[in-house]
Amino acid sequence: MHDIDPDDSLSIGEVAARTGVAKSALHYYEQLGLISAERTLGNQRRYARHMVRRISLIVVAKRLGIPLTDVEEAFRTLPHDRRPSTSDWRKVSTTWRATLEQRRLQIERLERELNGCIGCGCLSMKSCSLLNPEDTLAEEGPGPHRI
Amino acid sequence: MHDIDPDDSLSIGEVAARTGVAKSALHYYEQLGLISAERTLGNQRRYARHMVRRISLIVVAKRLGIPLTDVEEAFRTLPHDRRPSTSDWRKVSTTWRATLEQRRLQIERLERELNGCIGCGCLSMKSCSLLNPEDTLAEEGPGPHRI
DNA sequence: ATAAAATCTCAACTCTACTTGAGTTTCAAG
DNA sequence: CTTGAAACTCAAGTAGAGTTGAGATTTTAT
Repeated sequence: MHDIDPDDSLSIGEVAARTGVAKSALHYYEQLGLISAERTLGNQRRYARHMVRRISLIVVAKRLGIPLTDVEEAFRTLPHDRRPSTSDWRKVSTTWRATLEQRRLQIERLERELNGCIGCGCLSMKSCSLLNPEDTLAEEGPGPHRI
Repeated sequence: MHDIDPDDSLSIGEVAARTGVAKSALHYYEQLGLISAERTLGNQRRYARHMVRRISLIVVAKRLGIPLTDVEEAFRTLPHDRRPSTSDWRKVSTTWRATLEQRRLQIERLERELNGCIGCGCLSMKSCSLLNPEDTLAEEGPGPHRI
């Protein structure tokens, strides 16, 4: 066990202030294994600076409606104990970019549908895939299914 | 009170099958006032066909992470008792399109940030607004704040 | 006419993502 | 060295979005 360098570690309050994430949420993320911190002799958390990056990505994920379990999975390759290397982060970012693109394409498709359907005022039960769910089938999961 | 035309109304099971939404969820949406149905003499729900459109939009909203309270607000102008007119729907779709565009722009911004930051491998603490939360301040709400 | 399938209501439970509070301990400044 | 601010743990509570189950009733098909 070595000492915790006060110049290179942040208290939970500092992290909360810098990231805009509540202390209670940081406790929660730690419970889920998304982040971690060293402890002082008096048991208080001291965060390595690179943890701020993880937290920022968690915030980003939240904005996109990505569940924390997915974030946990993306973070799995990142080391908890040392500062992640460039290639560590690159692995994460690759997954992330794919997720983002999927999300964006999905929205763009919906925008097109909305413009062609309700937007035009036709409300055609024949051509509208948005209002005619039978036309927009997904194999499984939520959403319309063939009957 | 008039009879319910069996040719123009759907049982909850039929609606569930056509929309892919569970019966229990339909009950729930009804509780929230998002949808409604007439009742048979024996108290079973019979949905007018146009309710399927509402439900489809609820599904769309869910895919985008839009909370049901927002959907309720968008639906406020729609009549529950009669088939909505073209202009009724157009009002809803205008709101919807704006929401969609906002969502898409937000994602596009994040994609750019991700490409410029983690993607390039620089991980610069100076230029990266994604990993350097202090640079991307929002006045209030979740997200980074000046300290 | 009767049995099977579908619905009904209502309450309770689940899961995610946190927040709040109580009671205690540690840290930092004067 | 003392004291107020900041942290700690652990349990319980909240909100959104449903799901599940029990027991009763209705509808549909034979």
